[in-house]
Amino acid sequence: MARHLITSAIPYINGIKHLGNLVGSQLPADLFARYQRGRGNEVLFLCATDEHGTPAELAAAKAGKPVAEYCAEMHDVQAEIAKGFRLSFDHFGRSSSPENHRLTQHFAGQLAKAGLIREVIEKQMYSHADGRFLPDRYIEGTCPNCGFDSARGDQCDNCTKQLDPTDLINPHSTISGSTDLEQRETKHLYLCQSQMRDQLQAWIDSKTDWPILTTSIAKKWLNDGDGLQDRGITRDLDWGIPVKNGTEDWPGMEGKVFYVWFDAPIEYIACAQEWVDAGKGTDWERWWRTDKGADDVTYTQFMGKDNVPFHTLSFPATILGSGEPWKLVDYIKSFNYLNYDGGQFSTSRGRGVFMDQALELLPADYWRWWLLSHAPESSDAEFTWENFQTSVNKDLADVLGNFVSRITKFCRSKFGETVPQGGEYGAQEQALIAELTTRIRAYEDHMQNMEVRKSAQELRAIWVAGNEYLQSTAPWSTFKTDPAQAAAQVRLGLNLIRLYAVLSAPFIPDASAALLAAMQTKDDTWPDDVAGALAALPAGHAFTVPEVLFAKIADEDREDWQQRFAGVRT
RNA sequence: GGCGGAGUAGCUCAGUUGGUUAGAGCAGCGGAAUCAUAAUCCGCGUGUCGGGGGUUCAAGUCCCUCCUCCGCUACCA
Repeated sequence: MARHLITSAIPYINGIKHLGNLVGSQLPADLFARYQRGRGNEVLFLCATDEHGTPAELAAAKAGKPVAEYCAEMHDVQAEIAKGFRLSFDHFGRSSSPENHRLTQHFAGQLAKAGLIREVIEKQMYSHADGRFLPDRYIEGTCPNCGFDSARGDQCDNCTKQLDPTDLINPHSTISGSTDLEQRETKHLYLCQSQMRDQLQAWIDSKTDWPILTTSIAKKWLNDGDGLQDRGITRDLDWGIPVKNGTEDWPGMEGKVFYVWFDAPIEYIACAQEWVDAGKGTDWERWWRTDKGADDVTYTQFMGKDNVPFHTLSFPATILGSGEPWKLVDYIKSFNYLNYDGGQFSTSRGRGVFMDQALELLPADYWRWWLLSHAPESSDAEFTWENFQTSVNKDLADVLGNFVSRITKFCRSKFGETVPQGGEYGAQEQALIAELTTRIRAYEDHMQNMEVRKSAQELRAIWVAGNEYLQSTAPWSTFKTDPAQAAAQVRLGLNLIRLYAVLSAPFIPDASAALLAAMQTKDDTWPDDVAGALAALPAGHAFTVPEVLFAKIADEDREDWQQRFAGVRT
């Protein structure tokens, strides 16, 4: 039995995520996790909230709450929504957990021991009015190059020139608007990634099966300019993991915390510890330590393309640099962006559909199906309400839902709510079994390779095959001349429902569960043998006609939603 | 500016190492069927494969060049 460690990029804490965030990491990760479980493999699927950094502090301040309290609340909100989307995390952790504090400090200590940490005294902008150091992009002013008056301290959005906050004319804090800024010296720790460049390069070069999107981004950072640069891993903030050298204090670093991008990936590991500490598991090291059983684990990460540099370089540098036998990622599946109706989803501007709102409109399966069948794999993709409505109505209501309706209701009217007896499977049935076998093997290949759209396409074709079978055998017509033959056809149709439930579960878990319940079976074994799987429900087995599986989205609803979500989130 | 991704049917997208008349779903048109959520099934494609040039017996696919859109560009996360 294969063992799969699966992580989704951890969503940031400062608000509810939109559908673009969902389809970029959590949802495809869930698809893969559910599939691997369905195949009988052992899976540990982890996700968490990413809670540190300046935006979290500011969001908490805006909400008028202490940051720890704010994060705790938002974690629960995000956990609840994840549950609503049926994201099957084995544990949904927090990067602010005590486990992550200890582990992050441990890694820093190991890196220091290996000579991979150096102290750098640098100058940072301090805002007296805000009482804090400000990241460059939180300072705006007039661009010295083009005169644009809202240039950020790191780069001018207008002329794209790279800037330093001190270059700006009339610099001010974007938080308070204050111009009372001062350059202060401050000491920070840098991770000496440059020393590990060759090692990282060799590792990336060995990953010939990774998506081009993933490796090209990594190679760019490795080779751009002077090559991979050392990176600051500490910040002057209150909220975060206090800088320590293992369990010891770090002289000169009092009051400082680790940079959020240093501790966030380490949470992948700490999350496994949280999973054990929460009583859900007993041994996290067999998933993460290659000296303790993780050697035969396949580790897959899912993320949006903006996360790639940290997962291909910074985090591996941390792991390799520690000198300890931690599990490295085996495959990185990265996604492009989902756009919304001609523009970008925007958390700050409230544009698009957010996860909580989506669940208020429709059950999770609708969203899961559309998002996954349109996942932005090869390029950016676009959500439009028209496309959403037609896809969901056609695929889920007409092709799958109606198939279930027509066969169960026909059976009820002619044979009652019991799998009918009589007749035998003939040439047409064998042809269907052959087609399904071919298609299911193709579906498995696509799922294994995380080809999300192709998987959805194949699954849909499998649903269509059922309708084609019914259409060509026409049991309603057979029944008039040869009731026994009709019984055999209906028996096969009913068995198809169970088969579809099993195959479809990774995409639409609720509908799948409803189908199994209607067929009154708990048999959800994967159809390695299709003919066998289509005999799982024997003659005489009782079932019930399920409620309409997917109600259609009406034009009025679509128009209403289209208007409601066109503007700003209220 | 640099790097990367994308540009294929009205729409959303497939097209593996260059190889017979470039494909699928949706929409549209025609038909069959009447079990079913007015659902299903079958048939129907004259596309400058973004423009131009080149290599080749052969180019959507390889090379050059130009155009357009998107992302990243190291202190947002």
